[in-house]
Amino acid sequence: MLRHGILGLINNGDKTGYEIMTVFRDSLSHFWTAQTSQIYRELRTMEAAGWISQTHVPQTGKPDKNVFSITPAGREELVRWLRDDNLPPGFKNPFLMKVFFMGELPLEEGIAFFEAFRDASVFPDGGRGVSDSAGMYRQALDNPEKAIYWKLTIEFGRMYEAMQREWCERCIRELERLRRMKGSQGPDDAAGAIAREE
Amino acid sequence: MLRHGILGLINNGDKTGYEIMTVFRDSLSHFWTAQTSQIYRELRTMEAAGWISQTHVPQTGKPDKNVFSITPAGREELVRWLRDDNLPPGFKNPFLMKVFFMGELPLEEGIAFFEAFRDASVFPDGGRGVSDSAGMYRQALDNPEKAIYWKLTIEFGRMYEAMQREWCERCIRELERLRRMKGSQGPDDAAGAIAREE
DNA sequence: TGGGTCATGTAACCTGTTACATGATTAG
DNA sequence: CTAATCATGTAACAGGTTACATGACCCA
Repeated sequence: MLRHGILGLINNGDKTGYEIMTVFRDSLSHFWTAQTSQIYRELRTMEAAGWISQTHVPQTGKPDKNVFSITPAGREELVRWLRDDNLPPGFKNPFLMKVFFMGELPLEEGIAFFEAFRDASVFPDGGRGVSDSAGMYRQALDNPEKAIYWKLTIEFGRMYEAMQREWCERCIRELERLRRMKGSQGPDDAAGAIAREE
Repeated sequence: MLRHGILGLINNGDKTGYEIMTVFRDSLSHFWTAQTSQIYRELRTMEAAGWISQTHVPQTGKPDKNVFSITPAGREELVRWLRDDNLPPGFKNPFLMKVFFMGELPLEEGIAFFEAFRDASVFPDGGRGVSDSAGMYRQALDNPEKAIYWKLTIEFGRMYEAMQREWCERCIRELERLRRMKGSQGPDDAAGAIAREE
C-alpha cells in the first residue's frame, strides 16, 4: 500500500524522499502516515523493481538530492494496482479496542474517556489545514480530474469526524443514563434495564 | 494493542488460544483481526511477562488444551493500559489511498469503484451477526456494565457504515456531475467549474 | 546560540500476514 | 465420504516504528 502511494506521488511529479515525507505529513495524514526510514527503504525496493529511476542532483548550500521519476513499468504498475480488487479485509481501530474493555474502570472514567476523544479532532480546524496544503492546491488548478479525488478524501475525513463526534455524544448520554440508574435504584435495576433494552 | 486485547479477553474468563481466535473472528472482527499464529506468539510473550499463567488440560476425544488465566500483574497491566493516554497517531485507510490516485483511471471506472465499495458492507446484515454472538450475549446478561461498552463498539460499526455509504453516494454524484460537464461543454469548461467551486 | 528546514540514511526491533503441518471427532 | 470443528503450533516473510546519526544553512 505505502509502496503504491509513493508511486502515485512520484507519478504526479518527480520527487525526493524528503518531499515525499512532507506530502505524507502535510496532505495525506488524514488517511496514512509514513516515516522517512520506511520511505527510503521502499524507494530502494521500487527502484530495484524498475518502477522508478533515480537522478543524483548536486546542490550548493544544501545537501545533494536524489530525485525519483516514474518509469513506464511504474506507470503500468500504478494502474494495475488501482484496478486490482485487493482491499485488505482487516480493519483495526485501537480506540474501539479500549472502549471494549472500559468496563474495568469506574463509569466516571469511561465518561471522561469519551469526552477527551470527542474533543480531540483529527482536523482541529475543520480540514482547512489539509485543504490549504500548497502542493495539492497547485495540482487542483492544473488538473481538476485529479483534484476531485483529493477533495473526496478530505470530505471523507470531515464526515468521519462528524460521525465520531456524534457517536461520542451518544456514548456519553448512554453512560450517564446508566450512572443515574445506578445512583437512584441500585445495580440490579440498572442491569434489568439494559437487558430489557435489546 | 493486540496484546492488551487478548489480556482483556482472558480477564473476562480463562481461555485457550483457540477460543481467543474465535472471539476475534466472531465478535471483534468489526474493529480488529488476529490470526492464530499471532495469538500463540503473544500468549508466550505475555506469559513470559507474568501477565498470564498457563494450565495444561488433558482431554479425551479432543486435543489437549492450554488454558490461560490472568494474574494479578496482568490485571494491573490491563487497567494501566486502559488509563494510559497512548492512542497511536497513525490512522491508515487503504481505500482512501486508492481514491486519492483514482484520477489515473477514466471517470467511468472511478464511479464503478465507488459503487462497488458502497455495496460491500462490513455488516451485511446490519450488525446482527456480530450482536448475536453467543459469548458476548452471555456476558451481557451477567454484567451490564461490561456489556454496555460492547454495544457501543457495535453502534460505532453501524454508524461508520452508514457514513461510508452516504459518502460513496456523494462521491458518485460529484463524479457524475463532472462527467456531464465534460460531455456537454468540453474539458476546459469542466476545469473552470471545479476551480470556481472552491 | 538555539531551533527549524533541507536532505540523507542505518539498525534494531516489533507487529502482522501467509502458508504450512498435524490429527481425532462429529455432523450432514 | 467430506467438510467442519477443536486444538496446537512453526517458519518465513512483509510492513511499520523508534531511535539514532550527520551536517550546512538561515532566521530570530
